[in-house]
Amino acid sequence: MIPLYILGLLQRFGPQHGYQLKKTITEQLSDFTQIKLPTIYYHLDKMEADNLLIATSEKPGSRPAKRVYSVTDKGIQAFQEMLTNLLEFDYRPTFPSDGLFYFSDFFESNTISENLNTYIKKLTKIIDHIEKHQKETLEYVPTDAKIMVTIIFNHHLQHYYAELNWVNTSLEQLNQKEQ
Amino acid sequence: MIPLYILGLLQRFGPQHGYQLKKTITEQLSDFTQIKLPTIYYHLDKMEADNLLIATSEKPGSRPAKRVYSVTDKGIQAFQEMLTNLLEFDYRPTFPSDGLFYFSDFFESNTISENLNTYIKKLTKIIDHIEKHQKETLEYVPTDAKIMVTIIFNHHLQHYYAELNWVNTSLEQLNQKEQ
DNA sequence: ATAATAATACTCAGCACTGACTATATTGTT
DNA sequence: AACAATATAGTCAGTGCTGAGTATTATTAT
Repeated sequence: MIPLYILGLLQRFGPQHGYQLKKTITEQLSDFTQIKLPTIYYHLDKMEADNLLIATSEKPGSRPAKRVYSVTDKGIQAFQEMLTNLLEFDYRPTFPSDGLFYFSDFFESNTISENLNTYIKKLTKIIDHIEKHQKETLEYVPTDAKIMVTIIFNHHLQHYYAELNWVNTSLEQLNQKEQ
Repeated sequence: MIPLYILGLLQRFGPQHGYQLKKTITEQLSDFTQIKLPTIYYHLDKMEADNLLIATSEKPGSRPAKRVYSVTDKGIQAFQEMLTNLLEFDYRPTFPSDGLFYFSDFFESNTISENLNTYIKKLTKIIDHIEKHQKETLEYVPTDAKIMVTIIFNHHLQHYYAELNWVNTSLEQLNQKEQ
């Protein structure tokens, strides 16, 4: 995913260096990806070696030298290819909590119920945050981009709703068992 | 996650070697994790070095030697700790398709709609498979484990339903735009 | 004026994971 | 009996990722 984002953002917002790119990604995509700085540098190096990017070393008066990257023709081509491959995307989630329930016989049972309650609070907080962020984003985004923004936000929201729904029904089932 | 599963399964089903463990995991957890053989060997080696497991090298008459692993006291302790840490589980999904929609202006728009339709078919197939598998599993599982099995299956199903729901509404939105 | 803090820009060692490969044993086929 | 196919059991090199660390410049507090 990261190479796609780097190539796309460099095309959309022009040549940038690593640190700046990290800020752009945080601004634009913080709700949907958690990309770390060293990971960005890793891919910038790799993509430069693969000739998808070229770097111009800028050494302005004061600051430490920075390497500013732009997309090459080969990079544009690779980007298009990545997008095309994405058309066949898949969904196969893995939930760490599966392990918890699968091995719940190694556990006192009401411990789980207690923690599910705090989990519900966490979830509602995140949902609130995303809903707010969606509203804000839709205000400043150009009209023709609104549908895509809505689709992306809805994707995450739908799954958070599903998660919340699942915890609630699971909690009920566990409580019924208790009696 | 993998160390947790290895420690748990070795406790539940007794000492095993790598290949056998892979088969056990496939049988028990194939719908919920996709763990590769080399990954299992990696963790077995590591956990043996950490004294969570001990290996007894079995060299029966014919077959190539196998290393059979059992859980040590330290391993049991580590397992309990992992379970406890799992109580504070989180949910932060990332969807590759986000990139597709985020950069959809680099694309002819009806290409996406077409692919969403085949994606819907893929999803309904998987949902069908999981629902069937759930029924089968609930038949042979002991009564007191039924709730946990239901919870795990529901978790995945809820999210697949959410995914399907999301594609359908997104497709509608894209079609409305087309006109 | 000076020290502390934050921002900028990047490097590196080490971990988790897995595709591709190796090697032997067993079973099935003709 | 000979050969292929499959099952068993594992190794290894290479990729992706990131916590922790380095080094310089800018800002703010005192």
